[in-house]
Amino acid sequence: MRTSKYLLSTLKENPAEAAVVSHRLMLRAGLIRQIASGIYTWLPTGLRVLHKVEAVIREEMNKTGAIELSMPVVQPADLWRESGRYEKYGPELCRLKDRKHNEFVLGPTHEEVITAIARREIKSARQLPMNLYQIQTKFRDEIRPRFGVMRGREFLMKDAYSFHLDHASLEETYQDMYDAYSAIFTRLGLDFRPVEADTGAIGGNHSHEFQVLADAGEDTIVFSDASDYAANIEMAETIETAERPAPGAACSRAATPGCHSVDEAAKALGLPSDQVLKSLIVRGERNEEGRYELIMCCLKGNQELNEIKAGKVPGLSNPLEFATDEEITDFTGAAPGSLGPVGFKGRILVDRAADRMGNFACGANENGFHLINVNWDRDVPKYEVCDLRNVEEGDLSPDGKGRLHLRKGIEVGQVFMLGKKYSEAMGAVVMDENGASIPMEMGCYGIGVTRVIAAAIEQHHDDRGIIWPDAMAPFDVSIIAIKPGRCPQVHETAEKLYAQLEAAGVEVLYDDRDERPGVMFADAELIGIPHIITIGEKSLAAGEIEYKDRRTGAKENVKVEDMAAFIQGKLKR
RNA sequence: CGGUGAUUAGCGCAGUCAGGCAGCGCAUCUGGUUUGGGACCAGAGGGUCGCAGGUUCGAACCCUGCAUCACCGACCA
Repeated sequence: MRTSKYLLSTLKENPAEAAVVSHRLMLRAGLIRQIASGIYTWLPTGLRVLHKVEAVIREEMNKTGAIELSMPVVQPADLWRESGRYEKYGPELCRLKDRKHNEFVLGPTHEEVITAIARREIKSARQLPMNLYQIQTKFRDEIRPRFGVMRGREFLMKDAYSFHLDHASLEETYQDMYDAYSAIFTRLGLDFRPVEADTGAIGGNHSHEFQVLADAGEDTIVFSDASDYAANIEMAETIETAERPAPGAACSRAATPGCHSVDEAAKALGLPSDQVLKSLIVRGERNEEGRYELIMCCLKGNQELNEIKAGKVPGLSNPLEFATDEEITDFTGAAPGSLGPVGFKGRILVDRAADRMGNFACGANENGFHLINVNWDRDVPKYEVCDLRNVEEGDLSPDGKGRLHLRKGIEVGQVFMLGKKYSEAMGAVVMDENGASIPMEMGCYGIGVTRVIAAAIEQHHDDRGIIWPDAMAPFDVSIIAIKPGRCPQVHETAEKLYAQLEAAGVEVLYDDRDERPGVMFADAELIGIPHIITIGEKSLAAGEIEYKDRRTGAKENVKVEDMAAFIQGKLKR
C-alpha cells in the first residue's frame, strides 16, 4: 500500500474525549472514529487490525473442529420470548419494530438464534458433539459506554455454541475451547489470565473469563501468590480466621446527629471504621401485595458488599436490588445512615468478617442515634452468617494456599457451560439410542474481538504510539523514502524494494508522500508498524538501507540487495 | 439512572462573567524558501456559534425548553 493512495487519518493532537491510552491512540492512529455514543467506524487501518485478529481466531477455532456460520443481527422478539429473556434482559436489549409492527431485537448475543438453528438442523445424536461459531456484530445498549471500543454499544464478537448429548462431552469441548482461547491470546501477544467467573445474564453453571491484565480494566481479578487459584472478585470466596472477642460492657445509645455514613459515624463515636457495622437493606422476594421483603446485610464498616455473591443467597433478589429510601423508612422507622440489626424486624444476614466483630457500633434504627458495645447473640439473637463481602488484598486464598492479590483486568473472553437452559426452553432435542427425545447440553464461548484490540494497545504502547504484537499489526513493514523527489536513486531503490516485498506477500506501507522525514517517522511509529525501513541518500551512498525495530528501537544497516531477505527473516520468527 | 461539565471552521480551543463586525493554533489550498525526527515566510478558502423558542434596537453571549457528547458515581445506609 502506498501512503499517497491510502487513508491514513492520523491526528497530531490528542482528541478531547479520550480518557484512556488505548482510546487516545486508536483515534490518533486513525483506527476508529466515533459516530455516536459507543458506536464506531473502523477506518482502513483499524479494519486491517480487526481482520488480523479475526484470522488468528478463525485458525484456532477451526483447529478445534468448530464450524463457522453467520447469524443475523436483527432477530425476532418471539425467539427471545421463547427463552424467557425478552422480559428478563432489561433495557440493554435494544427493541425495535418493522413497518408491519412486528417486533425485533438487535442481538446482544445469539443463544436464541443458534438454538433455533440447532433444533431444526441437528437431527441425530450421531451429529454430536457440534460446535458452531460466528464473528458477528453485537448490540448492547450499555448504561454507560466508555473508553472507546473497550465498552462500546456496537461491537464485534466471536461467539461459539456447542451442542452435546451428555455433560461429559460438554466438559471435553469446554476444555478444548479453554485451550484454544489460551492459544489465541498467546498468539495475539497478550498478558492474560483465565479466572473463575460468574455466569451473569447468559446463564449456566460453570464459567471462566480470560482477563488481560491492565490498569484501565473495569474488572477486578484476584489471584493467589502460592497456587494457581485465580477468580473474578465477583466470585472469590472469603475465609475468616479472626476470633470474635468476648462481649464487654452492656449495649448503650449514643447520639450521632447528622451522621449518614460509616465514616461520619465512626468519627463522631471516636472509633475506627472497622469497629462500626455497615447495615445495608436489600430487596428479597415480592409478596402477594407486590411489596418486597426487606433484608439487612451487615458488613464491617470498611468493607464492601459483593452484589454478585449476595444475589446468590437464597431469598434475595437476583440480580441484587437495593431497597429505596421510602421502603427503608416505612419498615424500620429510620432513614439510611442510622440502621442496625438490633431490633430489626426482618431477616438479618451477617458477613463472615462482620460475624467476628465484638463490642461494635451500629445504627440504632432511630435517626441521629447509634448503639455502641453491641454484640452478636447477646444483642442480636437471630441472624444468618454468609459470605457477602469483596475479598481484599492480602486475604487468605479460598483454596487455603497463599494470600490473594488484586489486579485490574479487561475481560476479552469468556467460556460457559450452559447446560440445558436454552435447549429445554426452546425444545432443542435429539433422539438417543433408545428413541427418547433428550435436550442437548450446550456450551457457549465468546471473544470480544474489538475489545481485544483496545486491550492489546493498553499493554503495548509507548509515548510515540502503538507497538503492535506481530500478529495484530496492520502492516508488517513501513518503507520510508527520504526526499525521493530530490534523489532519484532513493526513489528507485524504494520502488524496487516495495515491489519485491509485495511480491513476496509482505504487507508493506510504503510512505511515498515526499513529506519531511519527521512526519513520516512519527506516523509509522504512531501506527505501530513493527518493522521500519528508511531509505535515504546518506546510507545509500554506502549501498545500505536502514532498519529499525519498532519494539526495541534497535537500528541496523543492511545492504540494499539483502534487505528483502532480511525482512522476510524477521517476519518468519 | 444521579451528579458535573461541554457543544463556536476538519481537529484542539478562546470569546459568554460585562450583549455591539466571528477569533487563535493546527490542518487544507496557492506561491516561495527549506529538507534525516511532526519546518519557515507570504497569501487564500472554510462558520445555520448544537436545536427550538423568548428578552432586546441588536444575542455565540441573557432567559426557558430540548438534543447530543464527555467525565465521575451508581457501595447508599
